[in-house]
Amino acid sequence: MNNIYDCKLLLVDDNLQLLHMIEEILRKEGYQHIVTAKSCQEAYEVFDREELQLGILDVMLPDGDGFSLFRRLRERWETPLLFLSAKDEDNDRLFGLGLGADDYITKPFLPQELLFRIAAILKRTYFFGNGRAREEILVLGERTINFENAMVTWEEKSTTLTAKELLLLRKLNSNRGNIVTFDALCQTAWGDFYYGYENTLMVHIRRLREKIEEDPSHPKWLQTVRGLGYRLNK
Amino acid sequence: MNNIYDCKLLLVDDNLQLLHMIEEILRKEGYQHIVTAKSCQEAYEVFDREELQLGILDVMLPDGDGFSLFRRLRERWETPLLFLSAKDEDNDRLFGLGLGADDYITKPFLPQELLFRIAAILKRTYFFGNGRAREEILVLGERTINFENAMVTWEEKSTTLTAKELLLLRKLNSNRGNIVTFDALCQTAWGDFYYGYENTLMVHIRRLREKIEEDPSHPKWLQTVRGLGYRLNK
DNA sequence: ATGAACCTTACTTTTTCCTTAAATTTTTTC
DNA sequence: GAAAAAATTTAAGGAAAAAGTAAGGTTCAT
Repeated sequence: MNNIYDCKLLLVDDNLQLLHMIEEILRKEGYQHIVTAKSCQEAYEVFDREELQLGILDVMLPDGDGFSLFRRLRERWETPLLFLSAKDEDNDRLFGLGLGADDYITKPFLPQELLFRIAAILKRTYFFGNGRAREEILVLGERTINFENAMVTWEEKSTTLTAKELLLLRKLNSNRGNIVTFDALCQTAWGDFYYGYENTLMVHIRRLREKIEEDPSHPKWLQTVRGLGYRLNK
Repeated sequence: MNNIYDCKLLLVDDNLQLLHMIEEILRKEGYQHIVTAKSCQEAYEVFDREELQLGILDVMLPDGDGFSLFRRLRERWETPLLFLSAKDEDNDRLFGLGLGADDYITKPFLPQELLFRIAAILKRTYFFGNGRAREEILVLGERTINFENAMVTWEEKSTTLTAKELLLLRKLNSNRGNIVTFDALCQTAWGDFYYGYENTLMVHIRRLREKIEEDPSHPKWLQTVRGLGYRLNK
């Protein structure tokens, strides 16, 4: 599975018209695998048979309510489940969420909101790491800079950036492709009173180049723009 | 982390009254680690400093809106984020969810619903099996550290880690490969008022090295990254 | 050819971290 | 409940890395 649209969704509702409407909404959005069921029993069998990534349960069903279906399903699977209900009463919503539903959407709903909420759950369940920091990695040709651990790696070798070097490179990277003025760089490194650090900046840039460039004296990535500042090329 | 109440939550809101109300609700429910921030800037700094499991962002903030804060945070972290807003207009809700928020709750809200929705997200993110292998054993070359009983074993020999050593190693391990700042380490070891423990930290690190490294003075695993912090290498 | 902008290197200072030992607190044992 | 052991904290001198300084060199535009 490469993206949320590869997920297989189950739609449980006995209102055929609504069923088709939602199916259409999902299909238009790009979901490729949509299964439907019209009763609790059918829904349970589908779960048993197929490997689903998310279930959307109507609360009103011919052979029982969505809540009891929810409980039966959760006994065996941890698949995300969300409720769809015509009743917007607080008690029902609380009951549904209290059971452990991933969301509770009331009819009438905005199609877009349904899509966003489904996407949020799918991303959270199947595509995000566990809320940890994103890996911040910068690739400059042969070399790789990891902002998380300040390491520069190339051909098995590696060095680490110092605090100031990391700071400056971060700043440059956050404006990659654009010029960052001397003043801006000095400011990020030494705060508001940076007068007199111009030369120090140059030294740091030199050291950075020695770590990230193949030929520090003829930089390919961290280039100087005369009279203006430095630029980290794309 | 054994249950959702171990999760550390961040609450961002400039309305002090509301802030305290929500904090109270969360505390009463059993959440033990609640951090608050009153501005975007503050929120960002907290994220940088602490390891949070969920963020609740008010849409209206003194130094920017919750939406732009959301974007800044998501650039670096995948932590679940949900919006809290006074406006229940469809457009705002869609905008917030469209950004990728995990939920969007409008004021006034039912305290219980807020709790359920937070619980749903936390469970989904941290406690349901998304192939999240709970690592309780750490292997560093020849040595093996068992977090369950704090024992370090190698070549028939073994020692035990002290409480503080275990705590620090846990923290380092949960960010293995990345730098953990002094502040972050001190915070996990001594809580919010850790001023003055910097040197103590170093001593503990030394002791840890003596137990987990072959040559404590030339550490292979627990390395220091000058000016930034320590890193447990992969 | 000249001056301004920037580079480069070697050197000095500062900061950060290490390390050891002793003191204090906490926990365990008898 | 006192003594012993273990763990934690404090303190201080020392080492090493990073940051900063300075001075001569290079490049570029006019």
